[in-house]
Order: sequence, then structure tokens, then C-alpha cells
Amino acid sequence: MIIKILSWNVNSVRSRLKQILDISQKFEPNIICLQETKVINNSFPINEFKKLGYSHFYLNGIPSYNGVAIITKKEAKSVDILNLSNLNNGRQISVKIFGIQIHNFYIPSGGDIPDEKINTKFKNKLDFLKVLINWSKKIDQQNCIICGDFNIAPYEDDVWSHNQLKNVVSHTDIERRYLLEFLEAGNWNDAIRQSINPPKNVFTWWSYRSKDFRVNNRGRRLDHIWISNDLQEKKFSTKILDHTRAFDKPSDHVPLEIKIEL
DNA sequence: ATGGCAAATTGAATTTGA
Repeated sequence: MIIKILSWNVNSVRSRLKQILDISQKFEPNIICLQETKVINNSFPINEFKKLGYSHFYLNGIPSYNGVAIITKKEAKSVDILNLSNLNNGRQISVKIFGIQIHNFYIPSGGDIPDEKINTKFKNKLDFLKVLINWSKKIDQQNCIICGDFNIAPYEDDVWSHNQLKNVVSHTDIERRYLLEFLEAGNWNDAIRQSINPPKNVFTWWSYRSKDFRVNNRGRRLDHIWISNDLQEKKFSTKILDHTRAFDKPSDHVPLEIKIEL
């Protein structure tokens, strides 16, 4: 069978609802992983998704910010909100479905100043990554996918200017090193960069603070889909649905898609 | 350590994002 997973930081599921439904109708993912839903579980707009055939909702929401969700057309075998750290507030949810373990993450953004002594948000981000590195070493890496907003652009060509961003949170040396340590700790494969490379667009985020994101194309690749070695052997393809950034009232992130023939 | 914006909460201003 073929499974399709869509992963998207929507910056509020309620504000982006129509766009999410349109994309879901068009691309027909079996599994939708959302980040930054910004809504408590009781207020999640499940009825609108039900009209499209999505019947199961695995939610880890908190008020106002953060929040992740996995939405499926079939019941999952198991659901986990991992006890990773005390920072794990609406930042992770996992399900097992179609024999695959899917982990949906929203890694902390890290604030403005890339110094953990001054900026506790940056310290929290690095601590969160350390926990993920250790967790990655311990888990069963069979039939496993990790996706979400990791808030780090690991490679020099994952940003519009390595020189101008090397001291900016999301692309500092220490963050890039930690993210690659996380990747290597679990023997994960960066599914997006294996099939999409410059000069094709690899960016998944463009700041709102630019009148037209296309003019200077100052984007970053902050969102990722990683797959385990056994899935790497399967036939798979990925897409970055960057056309959504040009929608009216867009999210600042765009969706990623992976299609795997199991 | 700012500028350019957006969303949620609360009730015009603040917090968060990156």
C-alpha cells in the first residue's frame, strides 16, 4: 500500500482551517501532522475534518501557543505523549499506524539571542535537543518517521545566506551540530534533502516581516521529515508545497509531504 | 539586538514566534 503523510506548521489551526482542508482534499494524505495548532483539545475543529473522512484525532494542545496534532482516516494502534522533559508542553505526539511509528515534533524556536547564559529560551532549545539525542539512541528504529518543525536549518544551503545567518538562532553552529547529532544518533535519513536539493527550493519557512517573500527569497529550511533505514529502502518521494506561502493569510511555514510504498 | 508581521489572549497592549 501507499501511505502519504503531510506535515505542516500551520500557525493556528483555527485561522488556517480552510487552507488545511483544501490542501488535505487536494493531496489526500492518510496522515496529517500539524504543529503550532494554538488551541486546546476541546476546541480543535474536528467536525470540519470529519467531513473529509478524517475520523481520528490525536491531540496535544495547550492554550495560546505550541500544540501538535496527528489526524488520520484510520484508528492508530497506539498513541504516545512522551515524557521527554518538563519542556514537553504541546510539542510532541506519536502514533503507530500502518505498522509505522510516527513522531510529530515541534522543537522550541529558541528566542532571539543565541547565548544560553543570557537567553533561557535558547538554553531550553539546546536542552530539548540533548533529550532528543539520548531518546534517539534508545528507541526501536524500525519503520519509524520523525517529522515536524525542528526550528533549525542544518546545512549551509538550507538558508538564503549562511554568512548572514550563522549567528542567528536557527542556523548557529551549536544548533546545527546538535541537530546533526540527533540525526546520527538515530541513524535517521533526511528524506527531504535526499530528493530535493538546490537549485530547487528547499526552504520551508519565510518570515512574515517581508512584504513579498518571493522578492528576496530569504527563506530557511526549518521543517523536516526523517525516516529510518528500513523505510529508506522502500520507494518514496517527497514534496515541499511552497505554493501555500503565496495564499492569502498564509502560515509562515509550508507543508511537507512524503509518499511511501510499503 | 532592531527592523519588517501575525495570532492569541484580553479587552489596547503584551507575548510568542524565528
